[in-house]
Amino acid sequence: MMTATSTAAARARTPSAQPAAGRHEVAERIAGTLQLLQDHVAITRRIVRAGDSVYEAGERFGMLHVINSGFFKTINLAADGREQVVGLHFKGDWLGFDGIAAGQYGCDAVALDTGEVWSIRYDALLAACARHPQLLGVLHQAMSREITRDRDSLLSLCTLSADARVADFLRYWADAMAQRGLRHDQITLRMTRAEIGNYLGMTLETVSRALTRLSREQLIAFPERGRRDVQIPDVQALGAYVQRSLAPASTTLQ
Amino acid sequence: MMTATSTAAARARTPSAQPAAGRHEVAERIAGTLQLLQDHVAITRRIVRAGDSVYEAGERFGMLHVINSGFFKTINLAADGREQVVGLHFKGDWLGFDGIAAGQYGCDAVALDTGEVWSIRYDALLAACARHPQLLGVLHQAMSREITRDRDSLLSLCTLSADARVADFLRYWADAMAQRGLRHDQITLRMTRAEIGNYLGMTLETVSRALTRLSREQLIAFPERGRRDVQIPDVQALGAYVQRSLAPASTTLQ
DNA sequence: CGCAAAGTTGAGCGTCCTCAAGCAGCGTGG
DNA sequence: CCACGCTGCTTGAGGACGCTCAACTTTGCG
Repeated sequence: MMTATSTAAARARTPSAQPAAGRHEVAERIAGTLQLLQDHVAITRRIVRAGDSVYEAGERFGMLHVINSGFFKTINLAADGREQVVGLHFKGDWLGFDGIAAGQYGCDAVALDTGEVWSIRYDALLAACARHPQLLGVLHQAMSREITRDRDSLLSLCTLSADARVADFLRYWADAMAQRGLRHDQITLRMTRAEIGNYLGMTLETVSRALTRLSREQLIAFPERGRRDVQIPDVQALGAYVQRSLAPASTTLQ
Repeated sequence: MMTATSTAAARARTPSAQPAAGRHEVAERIAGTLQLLQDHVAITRRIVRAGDSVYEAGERFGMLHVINSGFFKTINLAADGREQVVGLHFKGDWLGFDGIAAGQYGCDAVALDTGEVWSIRYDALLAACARHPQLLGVLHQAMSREITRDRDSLLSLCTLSADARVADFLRYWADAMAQRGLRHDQITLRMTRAEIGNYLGMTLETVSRALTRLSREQLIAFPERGRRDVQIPDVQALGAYVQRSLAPASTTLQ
């Protein structure tokens, strides 16, 4: 199906969903980055609350931002008013790369709950990079990771059914938590169904139905009355569910 | 609709589809970049033919690549064999950013026809950037543009109907040609319907039907027998078509 | 010339969207 | 304190857009 070159699966790269590998590596990388910034660059710390924006589309670019804590979304705006959640961002992620080329930010970066961002003047950062090449490496890796993640989003969006996309979304969030040493057996979705749906390219009703189906299949559970908290007994089972939905019938064949 | 904050249209950033503005700027920027590379970095030139890959997923990262001529696609591979065209690339675009963070490329970069790529060792580039800060600026802008474009793809994918997506795809391609001073009233699609469909998140049949409908509406025409060449009498009309399909009925209301 | 690959078109169907109703949580004010 | 309204969430019924399957045509190449 699709434009498969038949050997695709055989030579596929290391899975982006590597189950538990590299948890500590990520946490350490983030700690190292934050330390590096603290030591060599002038930082402006800022506490944000849910709904606060770090920057907005059209604003003149001058700073990059690093998340020290909290959860953020980036929203792309089209000239005609369409808006699209294009990214979710956690501790250690950078915000604002989209502004470098255009000289102004291309999207809104909004806090999903209370958190702290470190803002760094781009020119000061470049100057610091000149003195500490390690810092430049960190910066480039962050941009590279951003590109990779955006493409993974495209892949999920185009190849997965609505239910699988929701499962993949939960898996992605839980993985991000696990990698950062945060609680990941139970996550609190800080987005409304409408926001999740927007991010995943579906309506809020479809999100709701998908969550209901996933909980019927015991892949997730809602411990509280308010269904914002999602319990994930087994993250790998979510990945398996995604795989299963790719091969509707022929799983055991061959 | 969606999660519109009602003022979205009012404060939307400058349109990503700025009609004809900045054509020469882009061509000049590209010429400047190529000159800069030529002057200060060791370059390996390579001629590629349709189907040749510049790099493949999983390959060890060590080089970045700049397109001197030709057309390229990047294909993302999932561990399970799903594959997805995640980007189209033209003269002046960079290839390989996705490899920086992981140490290995995360996708395939494949030539869509004959072209020339310049390959540059990443470490040598960084060394050159240290001597010529201007080069670093160019590099960052290219990465930033890549991020912006991926997000624009996400936006189109999530908010547009199949027909509008095809129209937007043609508009995007024509714009890219125009910006580079290439012929843009008639473009030659160097991809099969299946590839276009994969890129746009739809089947090849839907692509075919969309093209038929667009030609019925006189927005495009097929000058040759083989329907690979697409004539676009008025690029702006394609943009208008996309807008129209967003507001099914209420265009003149309010 | 003949075969394989690419493309077009049609019919039927399924997934997801639309529209609608009802419920739950929560802050406000009478 | 509870009615009230608001926002967010769930669930159902019906319909549409796009997918699947299939037949046929066209193009390109050995």
